[in-house]
Amino acid sequence: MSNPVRVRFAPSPTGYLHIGGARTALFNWLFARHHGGKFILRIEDTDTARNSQAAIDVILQGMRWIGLDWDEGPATPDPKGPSIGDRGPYFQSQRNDLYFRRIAELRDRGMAYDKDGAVFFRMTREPVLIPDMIVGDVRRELTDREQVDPDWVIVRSDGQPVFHLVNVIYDLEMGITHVIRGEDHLSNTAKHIALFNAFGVPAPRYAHIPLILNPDGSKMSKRDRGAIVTNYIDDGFTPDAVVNYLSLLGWSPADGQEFLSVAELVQRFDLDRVNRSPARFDDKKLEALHFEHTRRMAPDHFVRTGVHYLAQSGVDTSAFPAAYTAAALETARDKGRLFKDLAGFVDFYFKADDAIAYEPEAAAKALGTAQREPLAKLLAAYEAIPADAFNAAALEAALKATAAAAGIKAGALTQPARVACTGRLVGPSLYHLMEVLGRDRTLARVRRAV
RNA sequence: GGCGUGUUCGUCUAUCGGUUAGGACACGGCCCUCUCAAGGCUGAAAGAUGGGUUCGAUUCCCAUACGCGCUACCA
Repeated sequence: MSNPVRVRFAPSPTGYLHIGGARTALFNWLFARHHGGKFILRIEDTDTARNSQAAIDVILQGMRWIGLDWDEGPATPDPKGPSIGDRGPYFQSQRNDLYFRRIAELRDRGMAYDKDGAVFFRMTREPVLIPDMIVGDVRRELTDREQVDPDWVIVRSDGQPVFHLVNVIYDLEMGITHVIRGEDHLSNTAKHIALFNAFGVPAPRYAHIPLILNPDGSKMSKRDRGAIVTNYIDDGFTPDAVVNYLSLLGWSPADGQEFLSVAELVQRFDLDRVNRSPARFDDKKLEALHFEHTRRMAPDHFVRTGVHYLAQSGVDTSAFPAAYTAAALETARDKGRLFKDLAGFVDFYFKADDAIAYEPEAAAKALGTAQREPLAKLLAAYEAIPADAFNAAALEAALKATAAAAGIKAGALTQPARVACTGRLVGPSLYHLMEVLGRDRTLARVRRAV
């Protein structure tokens, strides 16, 4: 690349951040970071009727959550507020002066004209060649309508400049070198190139990336839960996994490695390995990557995230020592659950001993009259273990010895003990969970269940 | 309808004309096992169709089929 790379992501604030948009943003960001260029965030709030402040907040939050920081762009969600970078404001609605200067220029040179109260661009009547870094050279012939009249509106009769015009002018003013966007813009690129030609400046390099489809191959719309980035936050996916998964949709590294950190992605990503066919979204694979990323997450990061999601689920951990909370969460780490499901897995750690509610099915299965005698024996065995030796290994040994002495299987003791301590049939490793709970609380819970 | 674009296991993908067509997720079986998972071993699973070009096509070309996008005074 001769010039320093300058790319942008230009979402329109329509109420949510689309997962496809997030991937487009990611590819732009990775490209910029890989080449040491600049990544610019620009809010395309051209259609004033459809914009809202809340929608802008959602986009900025989504971008931050997924970890895509911008070198230039809004510093706050306020269109009239401060920005990062010297080519602001980074809200397209704020630069009407710019557009009308360009429109006047076009009109003066006879390349635009007024009709029916709108301004029309005098479009080329020739096929347009679109050089694309991913799709290759695309020669766009005129459609049947364009054969009749190729000119198109650049300023609506209500005085609003349209997207195509604004987009091109802003790319031009900001010195954008590469336009990386969804393939849905490929056909329209002819209009954009014609506009750049009209302004007498070279068009940026284009790279149209394939679209992301639903699992059934249909287009993702806002009705599809998977289409909205906020849902991934609420579900408790870790952002690194989302980034990793998104990167694999339409791109693959030369070495075939699929589990990749953000740093590894930056190092390997480039446009020459982006493919040309649309990809279907597979949340099972996303979940698998989520599991891989969480299991390798630094302990403090894992615990901090877990505590955050527990609070969202109404589980208050603040009354417990940090080391206890950390140990408790660690027992659930290798279960591969999403963070939103964590509460249902570890909430018993943060309840009073007499507040453990037995799930009906669990109680029926593991705390019936038949289990009372064995559980009492286990209780006696555990009472014999001193507090400083109340660890997983000792608990396991004691349980197995009790089972053997009673002539029953270990499972006949573990399940009642598990329900006594947690209220559920499913949970972290029993021995480790009891160790974390400690002698007093474990005994209190088992005693209560006998 | 017109214009554009795409098509390898169920899904995401690798393959720069010659491979037993590889990997990952998901799925099946076995092992391990205190539940759920995880882990180990293992199995099944693909070049849309039809023509060319070539000594040889998944790979290059054409056609057909099907998918997707665009075709707005939406972005």
